[in-house]
Amino acid sequence: MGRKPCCSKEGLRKGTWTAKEDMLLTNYINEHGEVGWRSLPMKAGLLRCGKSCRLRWVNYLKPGIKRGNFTSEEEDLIVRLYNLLGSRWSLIAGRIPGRTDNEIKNYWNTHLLKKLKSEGLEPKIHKSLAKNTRRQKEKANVSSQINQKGYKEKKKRNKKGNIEENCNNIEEKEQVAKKIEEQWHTQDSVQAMSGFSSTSEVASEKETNCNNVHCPSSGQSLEENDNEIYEKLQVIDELLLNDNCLLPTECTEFNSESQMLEVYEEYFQLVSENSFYHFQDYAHSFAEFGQDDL
DNA sequence: AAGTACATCAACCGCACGCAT
DNA sequence: GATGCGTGCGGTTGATGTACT
Repeated sequence: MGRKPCCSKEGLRKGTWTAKEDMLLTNYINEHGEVGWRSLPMKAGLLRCGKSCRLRWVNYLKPGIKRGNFTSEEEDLIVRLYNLLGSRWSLIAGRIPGRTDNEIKNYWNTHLLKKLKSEGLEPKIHKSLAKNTRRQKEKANVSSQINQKGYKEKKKRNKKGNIEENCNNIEEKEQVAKKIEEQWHTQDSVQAMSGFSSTSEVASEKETNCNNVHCPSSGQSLEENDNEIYEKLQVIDELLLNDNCLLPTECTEFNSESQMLEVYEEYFQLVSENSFYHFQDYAHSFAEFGQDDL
């Protein structure tokens, strides 16, 4: 039995959104939150498909979305991440604050690809489609250690906000990254990851934000929160930015490409779920790094 | 000014997955 | 385990803008 369409297409508007539609959607979500996309259009008084509403919100209306040109740091990061992960735009977007998968995808296809080719830098060709990759992963039995039940249990726990298990996994992966941990990266790399442009800016941002930051899910202050996980993430970040590990074939830290991708998928999932803290932690680390360095 | 080609990017579409039943 | 629903993802399309003739 095939899937029903996500919504009846009769009488629904398509194409570019008007300012009035944007306002209706924004007002509704501000009041009720991002819940029930299917029923949202009717409740908000919009003649749009729920998927269309979600896309509009996620890509353009949601607060914190950065518009405008990509910086060279962002470009560099996108290229690195593409080399690692291929067209997993949502994962890549999760690593670049304020940018959406759609925007990055468009930018890649219209600008970066041409730019790289003109510079004689052919990007690594990845097997297209994440869904195929997932199938390949299944075939390769990458997650053979995790049976279906265990996997579901793990997901449930994660959803409840319990990141302890992930943390332990990262800890295991940390052993893999340990060898190159000492190769601390240049300030440029850290800046690219943190989104700040100078040490003083980072320090200032740290001062402004870190003192009174609260966890959206638990309400814990940053000080109370477990910073350990972010230190671990940082180690993986180091690995991520290690030029020697840009291409799985050149990276000796993993036994196989699938193993490497598994580590990164888990990592990105974790980062996406906790991106705000990670961002702050990076600022924190960078400030300390700058101080130690002086 | 008009016509055409090309570039850009917002939005759509189909599929797969997680979850509830 | 089977089924259906809601959601998110990645590939693609097409409307619009811009450059060129």
